[in-house]
Amino acid sequence: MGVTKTEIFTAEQNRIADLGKAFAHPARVAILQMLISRKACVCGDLVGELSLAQATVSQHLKELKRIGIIQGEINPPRVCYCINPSVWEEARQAFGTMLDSFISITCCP
Amino acid sequence: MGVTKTEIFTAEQNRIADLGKAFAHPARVAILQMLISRKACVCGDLVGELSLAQATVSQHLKELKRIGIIQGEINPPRVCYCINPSVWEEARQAFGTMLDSFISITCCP
DNA sequence: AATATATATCGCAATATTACGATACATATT
DNA sequence: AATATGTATCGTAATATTGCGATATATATT
Repeated sequence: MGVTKTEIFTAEQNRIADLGKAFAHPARVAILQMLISRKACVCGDLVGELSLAQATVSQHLKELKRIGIIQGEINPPRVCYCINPSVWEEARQAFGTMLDSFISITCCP
Repeated sequence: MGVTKTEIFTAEQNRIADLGKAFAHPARVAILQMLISRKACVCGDLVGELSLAQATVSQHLKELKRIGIIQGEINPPRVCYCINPSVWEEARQAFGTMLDSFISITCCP
């Protein structure tokens, strides 16, 4: 039926999948890289550098905010977005642990 | 229009996004964890532990194979799946570099 | 050769994602 | 108060993903 069956997975697996979504679209990767390199940003700056409509960029920012990996201080008409350090650290731990847990023993040539 | 505009992003950003997709669904996270812990596996074993239909599991395996993060030796009626060490290392580098590049300086409270 | 076994693929339905123009909203500026 | 500015949200269209039953495929077993 097309609905992800989150209930059959562990909370950890669902969380990793959600954090993974932050990196699973090139626009979001680009946004995160920009936030990292500039320390702080507003949506407008990002729109100028991404060849995407303002509404589209805003939507990606909303998704990143939902995941929790970025945070924004609403200060209309501007918003200051930046990486959420604790969630970023959570992602670093989660992916680090998972990616480091593989010890290269292949059975398939 | 709903089509991801891959052409406006760098090859690196698109690749990270693709690797991110491997981790962006709990079923694929679960599959990767199983392949890591058992060193080798076949689809049937996975179907038994995931409450998903065989066709669905096969589809997730196909996606992981497309990304390149797993490899399979086709040996009908069985297939031996395992992690692709070089692509896994690529993911480790890519995510490691990106996740380590953030130095915690927040501007937003 | 018929059957059993294990996996892949097809076809479909439901839902999610991506993208964007238009518009709403909230503050600054005049 | 009217206008300008920057961002969010709405509505909509197109495409992608998720899931599964049915079926195809390829070998092993009888």
